[in-house]
Amino acid sequence: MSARAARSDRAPGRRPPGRRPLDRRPLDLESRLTQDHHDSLRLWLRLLTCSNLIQVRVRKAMASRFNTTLPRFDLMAQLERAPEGLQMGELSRRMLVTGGNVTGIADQLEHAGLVVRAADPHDRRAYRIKLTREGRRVFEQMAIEHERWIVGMFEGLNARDKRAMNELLSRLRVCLRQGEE
Amino acid sequence: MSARAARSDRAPGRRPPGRRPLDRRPLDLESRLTQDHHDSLRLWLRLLTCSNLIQVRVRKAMASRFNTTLPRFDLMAQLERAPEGLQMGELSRRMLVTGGNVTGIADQLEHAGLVVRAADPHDRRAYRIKLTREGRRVFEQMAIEHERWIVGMFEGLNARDKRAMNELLSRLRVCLRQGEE
DNA sequence: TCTGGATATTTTAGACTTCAAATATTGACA
DNA sequence: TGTCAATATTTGAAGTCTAAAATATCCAGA
Repeated sequence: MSARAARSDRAPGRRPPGRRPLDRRPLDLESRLTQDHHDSLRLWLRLLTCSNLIQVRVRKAMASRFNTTLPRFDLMAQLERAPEGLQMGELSRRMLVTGGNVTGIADQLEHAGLVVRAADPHDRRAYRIKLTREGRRVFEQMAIEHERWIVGMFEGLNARDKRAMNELLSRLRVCLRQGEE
Repeated sequence: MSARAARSDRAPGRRPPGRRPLDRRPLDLESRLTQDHHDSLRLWLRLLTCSNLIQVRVRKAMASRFNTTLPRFDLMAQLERAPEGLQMGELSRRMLVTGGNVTGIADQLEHAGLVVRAADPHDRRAYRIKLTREGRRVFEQMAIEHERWIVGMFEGLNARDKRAMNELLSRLRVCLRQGEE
Protein backbone atom coordinates (compact mmCIF):
# COMPACT_ATOMS: atom_id res chain seq x y z
CA MET A 1 0.00 0.00 0.00
CA SER A 2 1.38 3.30 -0.93
CA ALA A 3 2.56 5.71 1.67
CA ARG A 4 1.74 8.98 0.15
CA ALA A 5 3.77 11.92 1.16
CA ALA A 6 4.79 10.51 4.44
CA ARG A 7 6.92 13.44 5.32
CA SER A 8 4.66 16.20 4.22
CA ASP A 9 2.07 16.01 6.90
CA ARG A 10 3.99 17.83 9.52
CA ALA A 11 2.49 20.83 11.13
CA PRO A 12 3.95 23.80 9.27
CA GLY A 13 4.69 25.65 12.42
CA ARG A 14 3.54 25.07 15.92
CA ARG A 15 0.43 27.13 16.33
CA PRO A 16 0.35 28.86 19.70
CA PRO A 17 -2.36 27.65 22.02
CA GLY A 18 -4.54 30.70 21.52
CA ARG A 19 -6.64 29.59 18.60
CA ARG A 20 -7.44 32.22 16.00
CA PRO A 21 -11.07 33.20 16.48
CA LEU A 22 -12.74 32.82 13.11
CA ASP A 23 -12.01 36.11 11.49
CA ARG A 24 -15.05 37.23 9.51
CA ARG A 25 -13.52 39.91 7.34
CA PRO A 26 -14.22 39.13 3.67
CA LEU A 27 -10.64 39.24 2.58
CA ASP A 28 -10.06 36.32 4.79
CA LEU A 29 -12.64 34.24 3.06
CA GLU A 30 -10.25 33.11 0.43
CA SER A 31 -7.49 32.41 2.85
CA ARG A 32 -9.90 30.47 4.99
CA LEU A 33 -10.93 28.38 2.05
CA THR A 34 -7.35 27.74 1.18
CA GLN A 35 -6.65 26.93 4.76
CA ASP A 36 -9.49 24.51 4.81
CA HIS A 37 -8.23 22.79 1.69
CA HIS A 38 -4.83 22.43 3.18
CA ASP A 39 -6.30 21.16 6.40
CA SER A 40 -8.11 18.41 4.55
CA LEU A 41 -5.07 17.43 2.59
CA ARG A 42 -2.84 17.42 5.63
CA LEU A 43 -5.40 15.47 7.58
CA TRP A 44 -5.52 12.88 4.86
CA LEU A 45 -1.77 12.53 4.69
CA ARG A 46 -1.57 12.16 8.43
CA LEU A 47 -4.30 9.55 8.44
CA LEU A 48 -2.51 7.66 5.71
CA THR A 49 0.83 7.87 7.46
CA CYS A 50 -0.56 6.46 10.68
CA SER A 51 -2.37 3.73 8.84
CA ASN A 52 0.78 2.78 6.97
CA LEU A 53 3.03 2.87 10.01
CA ILE A 54 0.73 0.50 11.81
CA GLN A 55 0.33 -1.78 8.83
CA VAL A 56 4.05 -2.03 8.30
CA ARG A 57 4.55 -3.09 11.88
CA VAL A 58 1.72 -5.57 11.90
CA ARG A 59 2.88 -7.05 8.63
CA LYS A 60 6.40 -7.58 9.91
CA ALA A 61 5.14 -9.06 13.14
CA MET A 62 2.82 -11.41 11.28
CA ALA A 63 5.66 -12.54 9.08
CA SER A 64 8.21 -13.09 11.82
CA ARG A 65 5.88 -14.52 14.42
CA PHE A 66 3.48 -16.60 12.35
CA ASN A 67 5.06 -16.78 8.94
CA THR A 68 1.91 -15.45 7.35
CA THR A 69 0.69 -12.28 5.72
CA LEU A 70 -1.78 -9.56 6.54
CA PRO A 71 -4.22 -10.38 3.73
CA ARG A 72 -4.43 -13.97 4.87
CA PHE A 73 -5.01 -12.90 8.44
CA ASP A 74 -7.66 -10.44 7.32
CA LEU A 75 -9.48 -13.06 5.34
CA MET A 76 -9.46 -15.44 8.27
CA ALA A 77 -10.64 -12.65 10.56
CA GLN A 78 -13.65 -12.09 8.34
CA LEU A 79 -14.48 -15.77 8.37
CA GLU A 80 -14.07 -16.02 12.10
CA ARG A 81 -16.94 -13.58 12.49
CA ALA A 82 -19.13 -15.58 10.13
CA PRO A 83 -19.25 -19.12 11.47
CA GLU A 84 -21.65 -20.19 8.76
CA GLY A 85 -19.20 -19.08 6.10
CA LEU A 86 -19.29 -16.34 3.49
CA GLN A 87 -19.66 -16.15 -0.24
CA MET A 88 -16.60 -14.99 -2.10
CA GLY A 89 -18.33 -11.84 -3.21
CA GLU A 90 -19.42 -10.90 0.27
CA LEU A 91 -15.89 -11.53 1.46
CA SER A 92 -14.43 -9.28 -1.19
CA ARG A 93 -16.89 -6.51 -0.37
CA ARG A 94 -16.08 -6.69 3.31
CA MET A 95 -12.37 -6.68 2.68
CA LEU A 96 -12.62 -3.81 0.20
CA VAL A 97 -10.64 -5.74 -2.38
CA THR A 98 -11.52 -7.26 -5.74
CA GLY A 99 -12.93 -10.71 -6.20
CA GLY A 100 -9.92 -11.93 -8.08
CA ASN A 101 -7.78 -11.02 -5.15
CA VAL A 102 -9.88 -12.99 -2.73
CA THR A 103 -9.71 -15.98 -5.04
CA GLY A 104 -5.94 -16.02 -4.83
CA ILE A 105 -5.70 -15.63 -1.09
CA ALA A 106 -8.42 -18.18 -0.50
CA ASP A 107 -6.59 -20.62 -2.77
CA GLN A 108 -3.53 -20.40 -0.59
CA LEU A 109 -5.42 -20.77 2.65
CA GLU A 110 -7.35 -23.68 1.24
CA HIS A 111 -4.15 -25.32 0.13
CA ALA A 112 -2.82 -24.87 3.66
CA GLY A 113 -5.93 -26.52 5.03
CA LEU A 114 -7.10 -23.44 6.92
CA VAL A 115 -10.29 -22.79 4.96
CA VAL A 116 -12.65 -24.82 2.79
CA ARG A 117 -14.93 -23.94 -0.07
CA ALA A 118 -18.29 -25.62 0.27
CA ALA A 119 -20.92 -25.50 -2.42
CA ASP A 120 -23.70 -23.09 -1.61
CA PRO A 121 -26.89 -25.14 -1.44
CA HIS A 122 -29.04 -22.33 -2.80
CA ASP A 123 -26.86 -21.04 -5.61
CA ARG A 124 -24.65 -23.23 -7.69
CA ARG A 125 -22.64 -20.26 -8.90
CA ALA A 126 -21.42 -19.51 -5.42
CA TYR A 127 -19.14 -21.07 -2.86
CA ARG A 128 -19.45 -20.73 0.81
CA ILE A 129 -16.00 -20.34 2.30
CA LYS A 130 -15.40 -21.29 5.92
CA LEU A 131 -12.60 -21.75 8.40
CA THR A 132 -11.65 -25.35 9.06
CA ARG A 133 -11.26 -26.43 12.61
CA GLU A 134 -7.52 -26.11 12.17
CA GLY A 135 -8.01 -22.67 10.65
CA ARG A 136 -10.00 -21.56 13.63
CA ARG A 137 -7.39 -22.88 16.01
CA VAL A 138 -4.58 -21.11 14.18
CA PHE A 139 -6.55 -17.91 13.86
CA GLU A 140 -7.26 -17.71 17.55
CA GLN A 141 -3.61 -17.82 18.39
CA MET A 142 -2.85 -15.12 15.88
CA ALA A 143 -5.73 -12.93 16.97
CA ILE A 144 -4.56 -12.85 20.56
CA GLU A 145 -1.13 -11.60 19.66
CA HIS A 146 -2.43 -9.31 16.97
CA GLU A 147 -4.62 -7.59 19.50
CA ARG A 148 -1.69 -7.23 21.83
CA TRP A 149 0.34 -5.54 19.12
CA ILE A 150 -2.45 -3.13 18.31
CA VAL A 151 -3.07 -2.27 21.92
CA GLY A 152 0.61 -1.54 22.32
CA MET A 153 0.67 0.78 19.36
CA PHE A 154 -2.26 2.80 20.67
CA GLU A 155 -0.84 3.13 24.16
CA GLY A 156 0.00 6.75 23.51
CA LEU A 157 -3.67 7.65 23.43
CA ASN A 158 -5.76 7.54 26.56
CA ALA A 159 -9.31 6.27 26.72
CA ARG A 160 -10.82 9.67 26.05
CA ASP A 161 -8.61 10.21 23.00
CA LYS A 162 -9.61 6.87 21.64
CA ARG A 163 -13.26 7.56 22.09
CA ALA A 164 -12.92 10.92 20.36
CA MET A 165 -11.03 9.46 17.46
CA ASN A 166 -13.43 6.58 17.15
CA GLU A 167 -16.29 9.02 16.94
CA LEU A 168 -14.60 11.18 14.33
CA LEU A 169 -13.59 8.24 12.19
CA SER A 170 -17.05 6.85 12.45
CA ARG A 171 -18.54 10.05 11.07
CA LEU A 172 -15.93 10.18 8.33
CA ARG A 173 -16.66 6.63 7.35
CA VAL A 174 -20.36 7.32 7.10
CA CYS A 175 -19.93 10.13 4.63
CA LEU A 176 -17.33 8.22 2.66
CA ARG A 177 -19.74 5.37 2.27
CA GLN A 178 -22.54 7.70 1.29
CA GLY A 179 -20.46 9.14 -1.50
CA GLU A 180 -19.91 5.73 -2.98
CA GLU A 181 -21.53 4.92 -6.28
CA MET B 1 11.79 1.39 7.71
CA SER B 2 13.22 4.85 8.11
CA ALA B 3 13.54 6.38 11.54
CA ARG B 4 16.48 5.32 13.49
CA ALA B 5 16.88 7.06 16.85
CA ALA B 6 14.74 7.15 19.92
CA ARG B 7 14.44 3.53 20.76
CA SER B 8 12.40 4.13 23.85
CA ASP B 9 9.55 1.70 24.15
CA ARG B 10 7.48 4.08 26.11
CA ALA B 11 6.46 7.58 25.25
CA PRO B 12 8.55 9.65 27.63
CA GLY B 13 6.43 12.49 28.90
CA ARG B 14 3.12 11.49 27.62
CA ARG B 15 1.73 9.30 30.34
CA PRO B 16 -1.89 10.48 30.60
CA PRO B 17 -2.91 11.57 34.07
CA GLY B 18 -5.73 9.08 34.40
CA ARG B 19 -3.35 6.19 33.96
CA ARG B 20 -4.68 3.36 36.03
CA PRO B 21 -2.18 2.63 38.77
CA LEU B 22 -2.54 -1.11 39.02
CA ASP B 23 -6.04 -1.49 40.19
CA ARG B 24 -6.09 -4.63 42.26
CA ARG B 25 -9.75 -5.41 42.10
CA PRO B 26 -9.75 -8.37 39.76
CA LEU B 27 -13.12 -7.98 38.16
CA ASP B 28 -12.73 -4.34 37.42
CA LEU B 29 -9.26 -4.69 36.12
CA GLU B 30 -10.18 -7.38 33.73
CA SER B 31 -13.23 -5.67 32.39
CA ARG B 32 -11.42 -2.42 31.92
CA LEU B 33 -8.54 -4.11 30.21
CA THR B 34 -10.89 -5.93 27.94
CA GLN B 35 -12.72 -2.73 27.19
CA ASP B 36 -9.51 -0.95 26.43
CA HIS B 37 -8.31 -3.73 24.18
CA HIS B 38 -11.56 -3.69 22.39
CA ASP B 39 -11.40 0.07 21.94
CA SER B 40 -7.94 -0.05 20.46
CA LEU B 41 -8.78 -2.79 18.06
CA ARG B 42 -11.97 -1.15 16.92
CA LEU B 43 -10.19 2.14 16.53
CA TRP B 44 -7.57 0.51 14.37
CA LEU B 45 -10.12 -1.21 12.17
CA ARG B 46 -12.00 2.02 11.72
CA LEU B 47 -8.84 3.92 10.88
CA LEU B 48 -7.92 1.27 8.36
CA THR B 49 -11.35 1.27 6.80
CA CYS B 50 -11.37 5.02 6.32
CA SER B 51 -7.89 4.98 4.91
CA ASN B 52 -8.81 2.24 2.47
CA LEU B 53 -12.07 3.82 1.40
CA ILE B 54 -10.27 7.03 0.55
CA GLN B 55 -7.45 5.26 -1.21
CA VAL B 56 -9.81 3.23 -3.33
CA ARG B 57 -11.55 6.35 -4.49
CA VAL B 58 -8.39 8.28 -5.17
CA ARG B 59 -6.92 5.36 -7.05
CA LYS B 60 -9.95 5.04 -9.27
CA ALA B 61 -10.05 8.75 -9.91
CA MET B 62 -6.35 8.81 -10.78
CA ALA B 63 -6.83 5.95 -13.19
CA SER B 64 -9.89 7.29 -14.94
CA ARG B 65 -8.91 10.94 -15.00
CA PHE B 66 -5.17 10.77 -15.59
CA ASN B 67 -4.51 7.19 -16.56
CA THR B 68 -1.94 6.87 -13.83
CA THR B 69 -1.54 5.18 -10.47
CA LEU B 70 -1.27 6.30 -6.89
CA PRO B 71 2.34 5.20 -6.40
CA ARG B 72 3.45 7.19 -9.42
CA PHE B 73 1.58 10.21 -8.20
CA ASP B 74 3.13 9.79 -4.77
CA LEU B 75 6.60 9.59 -6.14
CA MET B 76 6.08 12.70 -8.20
CA ALA B 77 4.61 14.49 -5.19
CA GLN B 78 7.78 13.82 -3.26
CA LEU B 79 9.92 15.14 -6.05
CA GLU B 80 7.81 18.20 -6.47
CA ARG B 81 8.76 19.25 -2.98
CA ALA B 82 12.43 18.66 -3.64
CA PRO B 83 13.32 20.77 -6.67
CA GLU B 84 16.96 19.77 -6.42
CA GLY B 85 16.00 16.11 -6.65
CA LEU B 86 16.29 13.23 -4.22
CA GLN B 87 18.40 10.15 -3.88
CA MET B 88 16.56 6.89 -4.34
CA GLY B 89 17.12 5.94 -0.72
CA GLU B 90 15.76 9.17 0.60
CA LEU B 91 12.76 8.78 -1.67
CA SER B 92 12.08 5.30 -0.42
CA ARG B 93 12.37 6.42 3.21
CA ARG B 94 9.94 9.25 2.65
CA MET B 95 7.46 7.05 0.86
CA LEU B 96 7.71 4.33 3.51
CA VAL B 97 8.36 1.71 0.86
CA THR B 98 11.36 -0.41 -0.02
CA GLY B 99 14.11 0.66 -2.36
CA GLY B 100 13.34 -2.01 -4.90
CA ASN B 101 9.85 -0.69 -5.13
CA VAL B 102 11.01 2.83 -5.84
CA THR B 103 13.31 1.51 -8.55
CA GLY B 104 10.40 0.03 -10.42
CA ILE B 105 8.14 3.04 -10.20
CA ALA B 106 10.95 5.40 -11.12
CA ASP B 107 11.77 3.23 -14.14
CA GLN B 108 8.29 3.69 -15.46
CA LEU B 109 8.17 7.40 -14.85
CA GLU B 110 11.55 7.77 -16.44
CA HIS B 111 10.41 5.79 -19.43
CA ALA B 112 7.44 8.14 -19.70
CA GLY B 113 9.75 11.14 -19.60
CA LEU B 114 8.37 12.49 -16.34
CA VAL B 115 11.48 12.08 -14.20
CA VAL B 116 15.22 11.77 -14.85
CA ARG B 117 18.01 10.10 -12.98
CA ALA B 118 21.07 12.30 -12.82
CA ALA B 119 24.37 11.11 -11.44
CA ASP B 120 25.04 12.46 -7.98
CA PRO B 121 28.21 14.54 -8.24
CA HIS B 122 29.35 13.60 -4.75
CA ASP B 123 28.61 9.91 -4.69
CA ARG B 124 28.91 7.65 -7.69
CA ARG B 125 26.78 4.98 -6.07
CA ALA B 126 23.77 7.28 -5.97
CA TYR B 127 21.41 8.85 -8.43
CA ARG B 128 19.61 12.06 -7.99
CA ILE B 129 16.10 11.71 -9.32
CA LYS B 130 14.18 14.80 -10.41
CA LEU B 131 11.00 15.81 -12.18
CA THR B 132 11.45 16.86 -15.77
CA ARG B 133 9.79 20.04 -16.92
CA GLU B 134 7.07 17.89 -18.44
CA GLY B 135 6.79 15.93 -15.22
CA ARG B 136 6.30 19.11 -13.25
CA ARG B 137 3.65 20.32 -15.66
CA VAL B 138 1.75 17.05 -15.51
CA PHE B 139 2.04 16.83 -11.75
CA GLU B 140 0.62 20.26 -11.19
CA GLN B 141 -2.53 19.39 -13.07
CA MET B 142 -2.92 16.19 -11.11
CA ALA B 143 -2.25 17.85 -7.76
CA ILE B 144 -5.01 20.39 -8.25
CA GLU B 145 -7.63 17.77 -8.89
CA HIS B 146 -6.28 15.45 -6.27
CA GLU B 147 -6.69 18.13 -3.66
CA ARG B 148 -10.22 18.74 -4.84
CA TRP B 149 -11.08 15.06 -4.43
CA ILE B 150 -9.66 14.97 -0.94
CA VAL B 151 -11.44 18.11 0.14
CA GLY B 152 -14.68 16.65 -1.15
CA MET B 153 -14.22 13.47 0.81
CA PHE B 154 -13.64 15.33 4.06
CA GLU B 155 -16.62 17.61 3.61
CA GLY B 156 -18.52 15.72 6.25
CA LEU B 157 -16.20 17.00 8.95
CA ASN B 158 -16.24 20.63 9.96
CA ALA B 159 -13.15 22.70 10.71
CA ARG B 160 -13.21 21.87 14.39
CA ASP B 161 -13.50 18.16 13.72
CA LYS B 162 -10.57 18.32 11.37
CA ARG B 163 -8.43 20.12 13.87
CA ALA B 164 -9.29 17.59 16.53
CA MET B 165 -8.53 14.65 14.30
CA ASN B 166 -5.33 16.21 13.09
CA GLU B 167 -4.20 16.64 16.66
CA LEU B 168 -5.05 13.10 17.64
CA LEU B 169 -3.38 11.59 14.60
CA SER B 170 -0.37 13.72 15.20
CA ARG B 171 0.03 12.34 18.69
CA LEU B 172 -0.52 8.83 17.46
CA ARG B 173 2.10 9.27 14.80
CA VAL B 174 4.63 10.50 17.30
CA CYS B 175 4.36 7.42 19.44
CA LEU B 176 4.30 5.12 16.46
CA ARG B 177 7.53 6.62 15.24
CA GLN B 178 9.07 6.36 18.66
CA GLY B 179 8.32 2.69 18.81
CA GLU B 180 10.18 2.04 15.59
CA GLU B 181 13.43 0.21 15.73
C1' DT C 1 -39.93 -22.94 -22.22
C1' DC C 2 -36.72 -19.65 -24.07
C1' DT C 3 -34.12 -15.53 -23.90
C1' DG C 4 -31.27 -12.14 -22.07
C1' DG C 5 -29.55 -9.29 -18.48
C1' DA C 6 -27.73 -9.76 -13.86
C1' DT C 7 -24.86 -12.12 -10.57
C1' DA C 8 -20.85 -15.23 -8.57
C1' DT C 9 -16.57 -16.64 -9.44
C1' DT C 10 -12.22 -17.45 -11.81
C1' DT C 11 -8.66 -16.28 -15.04
C1' DT C 12 -5.30 -13.27 -17.15
C1' DA C 13 -2.11 -9.54 -17.76
C1' DG C 14 0.15 -6.12 -15.66
C1' DA C 15 1.37 -3.15 -11.81
C1' DC C 16 2.79 -2.82 -6.94
C1' DT C 17 5.30 -4.55 -2.98
C1' DT C 18 8.46 -7.02 0.05
C1' DC C 19 12.67 -9.41 1.25
C1' DA C 20 16.99 -11.02 0.29
C1' DA C 21 20.87 -11.34 -2.66
C1' DA C 22 24.00 -9.09 -5.89
C1' DT C 23 26.77 -5.07 -7.49
C1' DA C 24 29.21 -0.92 -6.99
C1' DT C 25 31.13 2.67 -4.27
C1' DT C 26 32.44 5.04 -0.09
C1' DG C 27 35.03 6.02 3.96
C1' DA C 28 37.53 4.80 8.00
C1' DC C 29 41.48 2.73 9.68
C1' DA C 30 45.77 0.09 10.00
C1' DT D 1 47.95 1.98 0.28
C1' DG D 2 44.95 -2.09 1.27
C1' DT D 3 41.09 -3.86 3.67
C1' DC D 4 36.54 -4.14 5.09
C1' DA D 5 32.23 -2.87 6.95
C1' DA D 6 28.70 0.37 5.64
C1' DT D 7 25.90 2.54 2.13
C1' DA D 8 23.21 3.24 -2.52
C1' DT D 9 21.01 0.95 -5.80
C1' DT D 10 19.27 -2.82 -8.68
C1' DT D 11 17.68 -7.51 -9.48
C1' DG D 12 14.86 -11.68 -8.76
C1' DA D 13 11.33 -14.44 -6.70
C1' DA D 14 7.07 -14.60 -4.63
C1' DG D 15 2.93 -12.58 -2.83
C1' DT D 16 -0.70 -8.95 -3.35
C1' DC D 17 -3.76 -6.24 -6.00
C1' DT D 18 -6.64 -4.33 -9.94
C1' DA D 19 -9.35 -4.23 -14.15
C1' DA D 20 -11.32 -6.66 -17.62
C1' DA D 21 -12.58 -10.77 -19.94
C1' DA D 22 -14.34 -15.44 -19.58
C1' DT D 23 -17.41 -18.97 -17.51
C1' DA D 24 -21.28 -20.60 -15.17
C1' DT D 25 -25.63 -19.90 -13.12
C1' DC D 26 -29.78 -17.47 -11.81
C1' DC D 27 -34.08 -15.34 -12.64
C1' DA D 28 -37.60 -12.47 -14.67
C1' DG D 29 -40.45 -11.90 -18.43
C1' DA D 30 -42.22 -13.01 -23.25
